[in-house]
Amino acid sequence: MNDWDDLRYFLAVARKGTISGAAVELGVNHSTVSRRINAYEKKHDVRLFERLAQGYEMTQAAENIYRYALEVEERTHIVERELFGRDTRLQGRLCITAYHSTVNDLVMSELSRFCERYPEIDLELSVTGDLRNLSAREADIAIRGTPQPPDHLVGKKVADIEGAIYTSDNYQKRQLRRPEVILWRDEMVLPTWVVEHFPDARVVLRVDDVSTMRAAVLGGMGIARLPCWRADIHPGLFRLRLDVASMDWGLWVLIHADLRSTARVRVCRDFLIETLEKKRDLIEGRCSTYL
Amino acid sequence: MNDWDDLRYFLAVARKGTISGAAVELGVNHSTVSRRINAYEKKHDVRLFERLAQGYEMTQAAENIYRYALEVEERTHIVERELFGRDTRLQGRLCITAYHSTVNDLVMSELSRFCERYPEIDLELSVTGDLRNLSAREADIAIRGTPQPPDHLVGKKVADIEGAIYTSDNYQKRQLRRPEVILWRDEMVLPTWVVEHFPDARVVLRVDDVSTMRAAVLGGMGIARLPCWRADIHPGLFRLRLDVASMDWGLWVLIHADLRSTARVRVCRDFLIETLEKKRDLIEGRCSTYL
DNA sequence: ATTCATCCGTGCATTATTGCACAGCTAGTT
DNA sequence: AACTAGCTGTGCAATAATGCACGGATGAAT
Repeated sequence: MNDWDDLRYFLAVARKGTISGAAVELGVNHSTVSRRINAYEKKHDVRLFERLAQGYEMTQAAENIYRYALEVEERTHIVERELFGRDTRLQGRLCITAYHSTVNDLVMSELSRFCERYPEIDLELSVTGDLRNLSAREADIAIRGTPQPPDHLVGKKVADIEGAIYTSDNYQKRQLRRPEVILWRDEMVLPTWVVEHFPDARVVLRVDDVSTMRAAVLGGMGIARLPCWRADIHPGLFRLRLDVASMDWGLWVLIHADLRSTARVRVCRDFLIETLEKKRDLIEGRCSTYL
Repeated sequence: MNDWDDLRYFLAVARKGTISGAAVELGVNHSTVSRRINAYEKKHDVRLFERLAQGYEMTQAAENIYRYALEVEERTHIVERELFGRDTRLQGRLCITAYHSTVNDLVMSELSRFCERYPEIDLELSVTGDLRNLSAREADIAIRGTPQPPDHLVGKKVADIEGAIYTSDNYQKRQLRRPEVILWRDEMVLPTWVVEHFPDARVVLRVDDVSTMRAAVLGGMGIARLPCWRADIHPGLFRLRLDVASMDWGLWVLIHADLRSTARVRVCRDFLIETLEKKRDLIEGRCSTYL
């Protein structure tokens, strides 16, 4: 008993021109599509498609109903979006993805308040650096540093990420005649801040993780440019009073465009925005300790 | 895999307010409806109906999609009508319903030409007096005498049915001093034509079938008002030159509104109209033999 | 309090649908 | 002519959907 779905199968074949193509679009076996179209035609005693070697071609009868099938599809899409985005219950799984440091240092202490407030939300944290798992709906909310998020993610920039040059007690103790710097692995050419402020610097280390970079500075191996909030929350790191060009990066709280009406996603997003906005001074470098 | 049909089940429950009512409308078991709604809600993780003792009540989410579901239904109805009415093949079963005399005396001799012209149409004749079998799609075409056909049947009035008063040789031979008339069983009060033309008449017989009435006149039992075509095709019946009020009845060729695009129904209807229009003079009483 | 009508939910058997695997056809390429 | 890719159709087994029958819940009537 599949009356309206018959039309869905019809539309797929009409659109794709082949049984095989329609099967791919519908996510079923091609034999299923073949049988459904044949049954539909038999039920109405009408020929919808001419069977050609290259596939199926619409008859006049098929062309007459095609636009109505498209209109049906349009409305079922609206229905799907309404249903999908309107889970009003504050319960169920919810996954936040962010760098571990963002999780650990910026929001973890507040997440317990969130869990107390919404005990039926099963919170998950996914520590990763990319946005693919948000796009693929493997996570619901992402906290990211980025100049500009992709279009299919929506959200709010809660702060500008400020960066500065940091040193440590351990480095100062070394009283080096020639400054030693720590760079990113992909910085093969000396970055501007080194050229401008330490033209005779020696590149002592290249790393690919900001916490590694911070640890290296803390250990006295060299000086480095760090995000202020990553540095300022750690005793023993001191900001040097040197001008550095702005990073143009923002800290964003992002969700997938389709989920913005889901209640638990919304309350969690709002909670994270509130939490992070309270730390705006830290993130924007106004809490630095200077040497 | 019933995506669009999920919506169909939703709409039925939303409209009817109960699982049982929706089941009747959909033509399935109530348990099927119950499962389909539950599966639909689970698939979208949304509550569409509050379960009450008296039935199912739409939630806000359900109300949000209800109008889209109605729009889908409207379009699927259009599609159904397009498909159902567009059977372009001149083959298959086709049933004509009419009074036996209409069949036998007016069209039977021509039907053989129809069958020769369309050998793949399986013609059936259903002799009955009412229109219910046409409404119920038990017949495809009806030939009927009626003042006005019901709205769901469409067709053409091929002739006005004229009636007149008839006598016979056998009756004239009786040379009665007092005229004897034959009436319909439900004519308890003398009809106008008797009051006006035979005020001293004796009601000799009441019948409920026009062929019985004609046979009684032929046999000399009395005079009666007969449809002209029923009388004029029979030797031995003579029309009296007496004014009689018009019957206001037409002879109609009728089909169900939904079928008017089906090719074989159309060609048969056209054939019957052509056949009956050729006998318009007979039906409208212009072929009478007068005493 | 009891009875009745109506409604919904579910275990199990039945039926329908679907996928898999295979074969055949056609058009294009070599 | 032979081969290949892409397509469709179908027998059979597996899976999903449905109907039947039953039981429980609720509200109305008595």
